Amino acid sequence: MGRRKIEIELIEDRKKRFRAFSRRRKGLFHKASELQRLCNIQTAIVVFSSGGKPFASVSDNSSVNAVIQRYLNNTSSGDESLDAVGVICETEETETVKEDDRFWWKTVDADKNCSIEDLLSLKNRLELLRENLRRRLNASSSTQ
Amino acid sequence: MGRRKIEIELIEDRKKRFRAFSRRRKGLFHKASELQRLCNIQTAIVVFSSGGKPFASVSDNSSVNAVIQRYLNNTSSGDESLDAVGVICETEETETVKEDDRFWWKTVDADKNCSIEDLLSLKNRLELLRENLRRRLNASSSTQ
DNA sequence: AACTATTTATAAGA
DNA sequence: TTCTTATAAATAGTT
Repeated sequence: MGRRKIEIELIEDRKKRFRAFSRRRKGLFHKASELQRLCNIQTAIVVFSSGGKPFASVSDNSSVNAVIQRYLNNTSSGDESLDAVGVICETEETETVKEDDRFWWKTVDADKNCSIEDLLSLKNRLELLRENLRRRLNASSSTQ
Repeated sequence: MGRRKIEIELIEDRKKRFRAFSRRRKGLFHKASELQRLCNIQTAIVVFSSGGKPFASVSDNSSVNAVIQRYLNNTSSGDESLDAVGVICETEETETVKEDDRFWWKTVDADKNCSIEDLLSLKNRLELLRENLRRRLNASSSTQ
């Protein structure tokens, strides 16, 4: 019957909700990757399952380290291209996040044997973002 | 003439690029807010302009403090609803991020007189996310 | 900012 | 889960 309109409210049915979450997260990542390419920005997304299992889709069109370096080089002040980090935490049970060749997101799963370096880079990014926030917050506080 | 398909590649024209960024970021936020509502998750987005001007759209359907508390209550392990923080950094010149009544995003502008508390909450979220990442990373490292 | 022709995303069903 | 498809939603170019 094709697509139907749904109300934007909690999907009570667990299966439907999980399916919508999976689809829409994928769509969200896709939109972010497009935005990234169109406007020359970089993004990263992390997903924590409520089961405590971390997943991260790190956008990276070169290498994670290169992105980290670029990020490090841009933390003192917004000057050229700034990097982006996005985090989403889901409420459903653990699920598997797989690679999607359509994008250049890089999947990170700390419980598997593939992504310590990537998670480290993500941690670094978050720390740098926190520092940016702190600095800007302090600057703002001092002027109020 | 209506919509045309465009290639997903850097938009060279600055005006077009900035327009696309504005539109698509809005669309991205909207998608995130829908995902949030549909699946009972919380999100926050921050935008740094390359001019060094911080903007943050903090999703919040109750109050920022309530979100902080909820987040604090959920940091020991993923159990119920986890919060989400997303950050996007743009490469364009400073622009204004305005409220959009369609969503429950709360606009934060550290250079204006409205958002120290919100920025603080965002900082706290990022710190907590960092801690989550660190903990999960350590747990993962010890098993490899 | 608003319009609209299209493209893209996606809810159900298979 | 992956594919299909009808339909809703997003959006590029225009005004």
